[in-house]
Amino acid sequence: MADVAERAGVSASTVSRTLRGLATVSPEVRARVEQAARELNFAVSRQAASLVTGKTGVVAVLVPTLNSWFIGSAVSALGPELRTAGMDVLVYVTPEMTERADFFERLPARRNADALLVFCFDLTAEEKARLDDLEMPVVYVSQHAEGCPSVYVDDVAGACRGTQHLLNLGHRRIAFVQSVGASGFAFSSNERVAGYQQALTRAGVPLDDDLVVATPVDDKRSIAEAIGELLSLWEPPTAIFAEHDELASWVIWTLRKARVEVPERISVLGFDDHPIAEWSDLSTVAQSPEDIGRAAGELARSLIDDPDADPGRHIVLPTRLIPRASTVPLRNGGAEGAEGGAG
Amino acid sequence: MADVAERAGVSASTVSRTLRGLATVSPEVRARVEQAARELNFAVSRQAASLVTGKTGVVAVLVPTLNSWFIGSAVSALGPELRTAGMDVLVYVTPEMTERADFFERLPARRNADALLVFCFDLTAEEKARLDDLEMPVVYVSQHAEGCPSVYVDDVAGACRGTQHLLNLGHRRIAFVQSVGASGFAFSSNERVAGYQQALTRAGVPLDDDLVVATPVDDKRSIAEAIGELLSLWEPPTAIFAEHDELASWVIWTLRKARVEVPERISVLGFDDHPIAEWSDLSTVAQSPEDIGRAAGELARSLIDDPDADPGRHIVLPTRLIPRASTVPLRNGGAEGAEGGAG
DNA sequence: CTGAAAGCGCTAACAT
DNA sequence: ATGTTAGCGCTTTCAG
Repeated sequence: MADVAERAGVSASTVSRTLRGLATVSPEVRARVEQAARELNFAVSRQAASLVTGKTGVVAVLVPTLNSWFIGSAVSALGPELRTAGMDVLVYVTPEMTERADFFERLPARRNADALLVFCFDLTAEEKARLDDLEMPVVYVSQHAEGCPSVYVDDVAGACRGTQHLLNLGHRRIAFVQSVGASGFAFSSNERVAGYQQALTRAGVPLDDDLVVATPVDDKRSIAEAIGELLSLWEPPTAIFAEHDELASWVIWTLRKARVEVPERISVLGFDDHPIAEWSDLSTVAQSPEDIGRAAGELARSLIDDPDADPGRHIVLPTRLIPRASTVPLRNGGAEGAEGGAG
Repeated sequence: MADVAERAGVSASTVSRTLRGLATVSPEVRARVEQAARELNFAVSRQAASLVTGKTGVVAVLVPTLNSWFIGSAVSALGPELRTAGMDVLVYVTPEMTERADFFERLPARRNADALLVFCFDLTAEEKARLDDLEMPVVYVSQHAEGCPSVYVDDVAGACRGTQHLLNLGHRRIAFVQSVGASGFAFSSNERVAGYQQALTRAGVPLDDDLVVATPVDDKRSIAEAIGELLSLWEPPTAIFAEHDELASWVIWTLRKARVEVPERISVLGFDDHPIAEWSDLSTVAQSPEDIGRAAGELARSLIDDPDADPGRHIVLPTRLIPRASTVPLRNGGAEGAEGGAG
């Protein structure tokens, strides 16, 4: 910076003021400084700046992976959102338990970021406690955290809406396939079941525990078994609501493999509006990870700028039903109908 | 840090030495210091440390988006790889041209990272020049850059291998569907066409420009038109090699919609081994973005640690053919065959 | 093996 | 509107 100052014939303070866009610099000097900075290929050292300002200009993001439609989209939207505020995004990818433990052990974000965004983690109580001690805003994304700022979609309302869609199509035997194991989404998972049950109850359809099955997403065998449970019920379902689109796609795949026509014999509804939903022509309850990412970024910024802001602020985003080809009206009042019956 | 020093009854220097794991600290003192640090929830400020060491402990990553199977996977693998070396990952997401321009205008990575990884960008000459002036290692991922360290798969060999697979199945009229517009992958795109042509030439199959069509991935209409061109040729193809799996999936979707059976009438081969390939039972030429990410991380580290290392080092990763259900032997020597013919 | 002192590059008062 | 000065929190000589 001294070099720039010398070249522009001013003091370091003036260079600093210019480069930070403070108004108290004469246009003529500003021009000289900017020119000199450009010529010297100069960029301010955040490290040094943050040392004195106390602000790092960095928002840390803790994620299990980036290789996920939801997280990838959300973080992608977060970047530009924060960039406009001059902030950078630091990602801590902790796919393994050991890496995650290491993160909490060393808390590297502690003084190296102005805020932390925690994505999709089912945290232990101890981990949660450490985050509470972090002395910086922590925003929870896609999960609740009592008394902590968080951003998530209204899973209950979304699942409720999806279920209502199936009810409106005449279905009464509606199954719910829940995913297990893929840690990090347990919160949404439970909420979605709750929404499903809520819609049924509201419609006066009795709940039937046999209609709710759970399976890991990445195990075709388990998915087949879960579907098998449903197909072997005395009154099998005429519609299946899957916790998310990827699972829904495998459900369809499994059903079709078993020569159960979708949607003629069984309607299938997903949740997320994952790209695969469009590809599979899957009806779904859409959420927007981009909106979530942006909202999380905004929330983080507002908490950084105004530490006195309500720390318990929750941002709940809406969902939208997207009807496609995988959900159709119930025909013949049962599971035996194929093509041909009039609506 | 002064607090920790006081609590442990030592000087700041000793705390620093302890926390950096230098061997020159007596075990007894080390224990005291570590205890004090833990109790005070202390974490070293990278900002302050880097000010004096000149190392930021940060690797910057420039990506168009994270919402991409390839980039998401690669960056996800990169994180843990660098974490073991105590480095953090800073992502610059520049989906829009304006954001990208802003990045190059301000070069925020300049003194705020020890290395820069550039993912999947078709850079202009001017942008390339600015990166050359950056005075830090710049690693190009999934693209060549003359004289610069880069990591990519052998697209030519992969496409060659894929084409050979189709040739081995008896196909001679093999089309190639190239994607256009989705900036950032132009390099691979051209390489793959080259590999396709190379395999054909080697097998003595004459090249036919009519068999190479291009379309944007995200425009079904254009895809349909591209397929239409192929289906209306005097000698239509019996196999289609798509530049990547997502495109291949849409090709299949388009063909099936037009009642052209895949693979009975036309075999389809993809490239990448994107998750959708497994879902679509698509034969494909696999690459591993995780391996690419890890290799890029290693390369970046070696360049940081040893600035005199060969700056023109290229790491070229292999591909593997994964045969699935979308490619079958040619039957009846032409395009009219459906089920039934003996091999 | 440990402590004292100097200074990394920058910003924030204060002074002009 | 611009220059001067004093640290920010750490690491690194250099002494002991």
